[in-house]
Amino acid sequence: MAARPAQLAADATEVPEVVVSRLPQYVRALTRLTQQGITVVSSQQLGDLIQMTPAQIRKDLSYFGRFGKQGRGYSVKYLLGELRRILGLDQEWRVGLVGVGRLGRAILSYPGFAPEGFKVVAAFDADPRQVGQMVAGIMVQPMHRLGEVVHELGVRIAIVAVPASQAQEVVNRLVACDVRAIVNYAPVSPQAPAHVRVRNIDPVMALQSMTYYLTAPNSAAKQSASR
Amino acid sequence: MAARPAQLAADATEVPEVVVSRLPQYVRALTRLTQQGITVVSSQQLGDLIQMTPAQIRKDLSYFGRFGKQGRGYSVKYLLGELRRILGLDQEWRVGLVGVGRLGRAILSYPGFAPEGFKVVAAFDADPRQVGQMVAGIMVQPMHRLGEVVHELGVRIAIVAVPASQAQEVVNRLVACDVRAIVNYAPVSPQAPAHVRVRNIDPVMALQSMTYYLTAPNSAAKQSASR
DNA sequence: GTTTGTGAAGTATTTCACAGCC
DNA sequence: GGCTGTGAAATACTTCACAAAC
Repeated sequence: MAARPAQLAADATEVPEVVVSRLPQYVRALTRLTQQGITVVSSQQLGDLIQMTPAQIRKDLSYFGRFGKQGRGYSVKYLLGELRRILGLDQEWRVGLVGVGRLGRAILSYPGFAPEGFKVVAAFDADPRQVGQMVAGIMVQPMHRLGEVVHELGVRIAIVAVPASQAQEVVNRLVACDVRAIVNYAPVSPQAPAHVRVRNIDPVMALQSMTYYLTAPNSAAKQSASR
Repeated sequence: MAARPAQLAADATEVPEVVVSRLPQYVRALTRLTQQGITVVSSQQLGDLIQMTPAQIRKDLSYFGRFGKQGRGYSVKYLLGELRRILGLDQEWRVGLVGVGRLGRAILSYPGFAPEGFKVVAAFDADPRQVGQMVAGIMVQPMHRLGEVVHELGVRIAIVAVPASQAQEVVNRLVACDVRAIVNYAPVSPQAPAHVRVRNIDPVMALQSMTYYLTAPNSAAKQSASR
């Protein structure tokens, strides 16, 4: 209906969230292809690689522009660069961690964030025994310095690794500090205003949603309750 | 997607996977309500609690039976029991862990699995320096004992916490050992046959799918207030 | 009065299929 | 020959709305 916007389309059509959530998969696959020295890929080949239909990949990409060449496919390097730009991965993101217990320490030591442009630059804990300690090169700060440090260092993303009972309160404080995205490891689904994105990392729920399929096949049979 | 030729004509309506994936959220909310001493809940109240529409909750539950009472709502205790039974959470699941590096050790020490009925009973590592060590009360086994131990202990679920480069090979071996469900922490999406469920725990992808919304003047905050 | 369970209606997402291009 | 980009069709999922039950 509308005329095609010229080149860089900050499009009128809202991109479905499910599409955005798939882009990182494309980024990862394309990164691996780059490492393998593969320079061109078709939607068919990419689909085989990440278990997705070629049509879905083409449709997803079409929300953001036209990146391929008919008869040939996609330049791996070009498409990767475009997707990284679209996702905002062409910049470094400073991340704050709240909670330096066992899990928090494992996260601080995890070498997988930095290469992707996520730099954990601050850590916080409510426990006075943790405060002041150095963990993976970062000094643990007391919670009352949260706003100050977040503002100083330009932190816009936080990782929450505190006990379930603390998670909502920590999220509230992060929201108050203008943090815009939160990865939450606590086994709760904290509430946050719509302008703050929250992703829950929840292995127990992952397990619980799989056991359904491991129980007897007759489990799907409806049955009326009589309580 | 691969069309599954329906051989099981018995079940009239297949339960959508997205519905199954929500059941653990209901379980968690109902568990909390139980702890708070609340005995009856309406779909409206439950929806307020976990940010979901009452209609969706009722529809989801209707795939499995009739658990509520008109005019009154749901018995928290009864519904929780039924959902746990449906998901197969009324039994103990023995879990095997592959990879006892930093992340694997954090997983072994994580106290959140056992209370939900997931008991990590074996750990494996390819590194001879890890083999034989005791971690969280479990002796680390060499990879060549995988099949033997998995069979002996009745392990049907595995957690993979190995480097990305090893993950697919480890998954292949787990599949060969008849493991039926896998939680994968490696930053890859391993392939597995359809009868094996795989869930990926991937904080980097979680971060990458959020930066999209932090980048452009895309502050299109939609989503209406609670109803 | 309240609230469930559920067909029907309404959206959202995926897949098809083919014109257009290499 | 091969492959993309995309409207249209098909499918999947969510929400509505109301009869029945308490």
